[in-house]
Amino acid sequence: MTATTEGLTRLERRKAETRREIIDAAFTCFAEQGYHATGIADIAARLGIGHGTFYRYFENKRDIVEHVITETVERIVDALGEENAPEAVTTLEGYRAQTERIGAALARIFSDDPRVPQLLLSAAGIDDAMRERMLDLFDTTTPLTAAYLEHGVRLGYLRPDLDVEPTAQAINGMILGSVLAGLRDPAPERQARLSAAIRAVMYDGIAAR
Amino acid sequence: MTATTEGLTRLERRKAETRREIIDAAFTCFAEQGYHATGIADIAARLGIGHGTFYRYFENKRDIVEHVITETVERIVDALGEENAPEAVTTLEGYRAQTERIGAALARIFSDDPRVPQLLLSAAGIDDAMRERMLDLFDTTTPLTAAYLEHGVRLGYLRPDLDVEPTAQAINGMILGSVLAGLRDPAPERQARLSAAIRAVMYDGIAAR
Amino acid sequence: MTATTEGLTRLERRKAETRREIIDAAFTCFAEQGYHATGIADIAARLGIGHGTFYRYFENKRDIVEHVITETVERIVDALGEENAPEAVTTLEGYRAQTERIGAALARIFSDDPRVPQLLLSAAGIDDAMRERMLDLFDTTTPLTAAYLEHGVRLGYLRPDLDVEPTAQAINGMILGSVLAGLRDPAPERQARLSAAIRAVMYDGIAAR
Amino acid sequence: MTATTEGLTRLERRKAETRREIIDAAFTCFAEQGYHATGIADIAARLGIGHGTFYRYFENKRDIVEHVITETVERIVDALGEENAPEAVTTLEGYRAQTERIGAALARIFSDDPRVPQLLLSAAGIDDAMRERMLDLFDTTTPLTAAYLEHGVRLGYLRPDLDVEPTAQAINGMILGSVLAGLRDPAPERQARLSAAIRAVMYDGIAAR
DNA sequence: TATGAATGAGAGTTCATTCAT
DNA sequence: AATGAATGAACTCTCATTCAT
Repeated sequence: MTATTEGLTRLERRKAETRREIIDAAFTCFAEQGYHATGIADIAARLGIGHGTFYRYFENKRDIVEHVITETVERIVDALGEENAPEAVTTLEGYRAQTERIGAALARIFSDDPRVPQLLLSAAGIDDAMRERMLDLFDTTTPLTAAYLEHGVRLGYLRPDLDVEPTAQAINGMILGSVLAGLRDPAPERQARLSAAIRAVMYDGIAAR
Repeated sequence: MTATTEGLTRLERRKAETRREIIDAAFTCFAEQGYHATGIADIAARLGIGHGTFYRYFENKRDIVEHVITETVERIVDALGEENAPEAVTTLEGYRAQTERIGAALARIFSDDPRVPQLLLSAAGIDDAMRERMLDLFDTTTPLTAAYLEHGVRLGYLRPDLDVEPTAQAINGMILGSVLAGLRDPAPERQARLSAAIRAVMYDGIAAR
Repeated sequence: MTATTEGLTRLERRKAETRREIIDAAFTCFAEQGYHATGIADIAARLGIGHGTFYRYFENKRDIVEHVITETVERIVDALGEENAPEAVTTLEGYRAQTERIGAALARIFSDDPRVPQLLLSAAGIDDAMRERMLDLFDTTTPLTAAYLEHGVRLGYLRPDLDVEPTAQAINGMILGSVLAGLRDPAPERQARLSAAIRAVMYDGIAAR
Repeated sequence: MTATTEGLTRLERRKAETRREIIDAAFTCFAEQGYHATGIADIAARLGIGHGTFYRYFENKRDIVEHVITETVERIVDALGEENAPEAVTTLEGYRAQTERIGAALARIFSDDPRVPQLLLSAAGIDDAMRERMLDLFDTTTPLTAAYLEHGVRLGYLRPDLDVEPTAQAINGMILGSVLAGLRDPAPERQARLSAAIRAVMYDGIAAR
């Protein structure tokens, strides 16, 4: 982090800071009112800067939303990445714990700042390209989860007959569902129950033994 | 169906037909270009009617999208409703078959007409009210699935310790995920594998025995 | 009146009647909501006829308002004409009585049906041509009043030094003022006082003797 | 006047100036073509500005006409106010002179700029609210004139039996009539004759002595 | 003849973007 | 570098008028 601010003139630092603030303000506006209902003037007003200034930092409205989305996605991916180490897990117990940590990390991101899921939810309505990007994002998570499953199958603590990729998609679908559910009922206790249910389904299924 | 066209004058039938056509054209436009990128003129042009004519059938732009979404949702709910009879299922095998049928019905709706998932995906970006409606829609499916689970627990072919409601949400999340996945890769074979994976996770979980 | 309906086929009578009804409905609409706020559909709806039918009786919106105004003006002029006979008056007393009768006739027209002054008041805002017509109407009344004055001067019961035409305009201005005042406070007693005041000013002026 | 431009930046002065110009352009357009026939584009085109610019200065079309009317009325009231001092008059001769001055002031306003009476004449056709405002305006002048009469009666140079308020309305009616007459024939000589006739009627009436 | 479905010119209004200050 | 005044493309919506039924 410090690396990015080192070796910069004060002016450059100031510029970078304003850029930051604009992205943050835009993030809030887009999440709260949606992309189309947000005007450049709204973003500028929130910061107390002239709306002409906006265009010194970003090409146009599409440009800023691109940055906002990208940053948000990165924040999520980063958070997941911290817990992400398929190789480190060697037992079902370990995997279960890992899943729990990942779930907790996601819950933190989405529940702590409800603007995140709100933004992502409405992002698909911005335009065709963004709709595609949101689908990409969901797609991107498949190999991530698949890697875990693959590893588990190889080590023998997951079913040998798992159809890894589709299974990964199914699991990610449950996570997506929990994010949406969290938007309507963000109570942590509720989230915890949902998280537990997901893990129960994952490991043991719903069928009576 | 015939009931709705009986006892109508030719003019009334023509009007109803035009209404239908407008909804269909709007449906296509909204799905293809998104709500905000679609102008009333686009919808009218697609039908070869004057754009003033549009306003003889619908109040305004918001009105038409409301109708389009409502119809689409109804179509889905109807399709699910046909397969929907928790009481009729008495064994795990029966439930498994039922799930398969529901999955197939959904796949048909979403794969046959990719505009359906495209529309729903972008709908959340229309405005706050529609975002809420889309979340409601997802919420609405929870008790539907929960009813099945409840029934299964009562009859003993599902785990007695199931936390029914969150589990229903988790399962619906997998379905949602499969819909999204279908948008990127609508190949029926791919869909079938995903559907199978969902059922595998559902019934047996992923853990090795 | 009967003359106009004699010798007509039943169809022609029916047409004339519908024409009448349309003019009446338009009159009411224009007076109540103003010309621009009134749609052809409003007029047709008030009569319970299709708005296409309107165009079988009148060229266009401008045409109908023309007829409405013309009729209204005629009604006023007719009412005044009945009392109008400068030659019949030979004394100041007679003139005074005459003036009183004219005032009463005007009061009847404007107070009995407040739509009349309302219509005329807003008519000037219809377009340039109508503005001109309204001014014409006011102008038209000048020679009418002037004829009386002329007569009175000739017969010696009015001041010999009267500048007849401007004086006629001044008197008509008072009448106009009383019409406007009647719109705000249509109480008959109020109208009577105003009418009396006009006559008092007219005959004796306001200066103490 | 200078007070309003002092202490302003050059930009603020420029803005105020543009505002002024828009009001003036709108004033001309409304007077010449009428409110409904005038488009925002007409006003903007007359100034050579983009029609979007208009909306930086005024809320909407209704807003500008409100300002135009208000300003015009204020200009008239101000002009009258300068001559307005009932207390200062103590004799019939003084009153007569005063009336002459007021008449001259009005004539100046209405004849110098024929757009003024044209605007006011058509204003009543804008909508219900404006119709009411125009009637209010006429009403407002009654107590003004009445104050003079009252004063004159008290001091004895006006008839003791004057019914003050209705008489004031009658007099104002004559003034209104002269304004309308001036629209058709704005020749100053004509106006002067009318003005003289009004005063003649006012003070001495039309009856021969 | 009566109807009202269809039409499109045209209006008001918004707002992303530019650019002179 | 920051500003916000200016701009006009673009959009939604209205309604007088036409014309096929």
